[in-house]
Amino acid sequence: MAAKKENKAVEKNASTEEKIKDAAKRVFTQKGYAATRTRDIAEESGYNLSLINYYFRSKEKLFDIIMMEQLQMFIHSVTDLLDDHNTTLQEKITQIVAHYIDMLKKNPGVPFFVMNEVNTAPEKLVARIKLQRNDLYIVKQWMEFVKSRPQTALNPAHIFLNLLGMTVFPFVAAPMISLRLGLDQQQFDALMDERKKLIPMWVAEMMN
Amino acid sequence: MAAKKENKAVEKNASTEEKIKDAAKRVFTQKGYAATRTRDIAEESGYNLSLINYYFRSKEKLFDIIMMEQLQMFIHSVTDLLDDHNTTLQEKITQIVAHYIDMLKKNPGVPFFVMNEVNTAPEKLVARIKLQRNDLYIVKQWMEFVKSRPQTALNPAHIFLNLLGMTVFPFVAAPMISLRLGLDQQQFDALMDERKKLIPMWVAEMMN
DNA sequence: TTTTATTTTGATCATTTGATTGAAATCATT
DNA sequence: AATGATTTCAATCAAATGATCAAAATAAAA
Repeated sequence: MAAKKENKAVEKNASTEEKIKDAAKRVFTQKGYAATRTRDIAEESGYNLSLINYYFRSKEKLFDIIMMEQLQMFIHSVTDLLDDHNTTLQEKITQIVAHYIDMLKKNPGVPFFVMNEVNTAPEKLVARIKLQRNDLYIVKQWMEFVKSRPQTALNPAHIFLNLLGMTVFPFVAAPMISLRLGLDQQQFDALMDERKKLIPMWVAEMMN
Repeated sequence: MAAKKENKAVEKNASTEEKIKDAAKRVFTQKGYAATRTRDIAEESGYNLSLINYYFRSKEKLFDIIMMEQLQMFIHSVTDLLDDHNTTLQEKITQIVAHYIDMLKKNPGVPFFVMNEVNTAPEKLVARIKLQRNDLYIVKQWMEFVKSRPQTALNPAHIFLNLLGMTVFPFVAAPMISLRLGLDQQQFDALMDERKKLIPMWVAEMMN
């Protein structure tokens, strides 16, 4: 009976359920799982506390759903770029950086959110991440690139870490960075936009 | 009376107080403030729950102390490097990277810990960070460097972000990274050691 | 040893928090 | 309008949690 209700709710009245989910996303990403109170979500959504359990059974289930959706969206969109047969390696790097920066400008809380859970409950993510495809076109391109220049024996892990580090880290550390450099939101975003061009350039240099 | 007790405790019996603090550091850095239960700390320390309040008055006070110490250590050690009058700009960069990587290998939980609080309670950090000196010798060196090559008009913020991003991010994302790249602890540390040489090299290239 | 101060503990309190429940309100169907 | 299903809410529960307190254990001082 509960399951029946739940299913129907998902189909028929997506509105309030979606509102709760959105509210939860905001609160979770801002405060993390542990610091979030179901009452915070209720208040943020404008609905009664009971409704979050009515629609999602528990705080944890609600969280899992949001987490999964975020991750799904994240991975899926990037996977498309990485598997594109019509772009070069360099173009892919450029696109990834731009894609990440645009995404992070809209959802600056995401990296912290993900990292938080990676730290506190790694098991959950482990399973999901392992599911990722390992035959993306970029892998083939990378291997060809390495073969074409055997003199540079750089571990691709370094490039991977640098790309992500230079792109994602500024957002992770944004509050401290902005403070230290004396930047407001707009200036920070502008700086990140500059990096869309710069990071691919730097990475290219590293690969030479 | 409470204050008297407290003070004496600090001086006379540093042992159990220190043990509790160490236990708290472990638990806090691993689970974050919100997810940490005072009972976890008690158990981890091997002492009774009441003792954590006896010595530190409250969970929050205990946390603040630990946080402040971590940050103090972090900032102080780096400040010394940055203010050294006997090293070049390049040497400073090399030292900073090595210093950070060594420190992070020992305390991989620190960045997450700091970031967690930056996200949830920025006000607390704001005050402390503002206290940092702004007249370090490296600032002078940097300005001279910029003046010596006016053609490269690169915002130093980018270098700063890259340096930290490439150095710190791998540790922040370590669980995911290790998983994705299929590395165990030792391999990860070895990779980070490689980066001690590589990152200064890459940064130097960027500055050219 | 006796007395006093300090440290440690077990029991307990008050609040917070996730979850449930039964009734009210709203909506859909006839 | 009447009936039944669905959605929403106020009230409440049970467990968890930070904190307190008085008593016991231990150490220090006399």
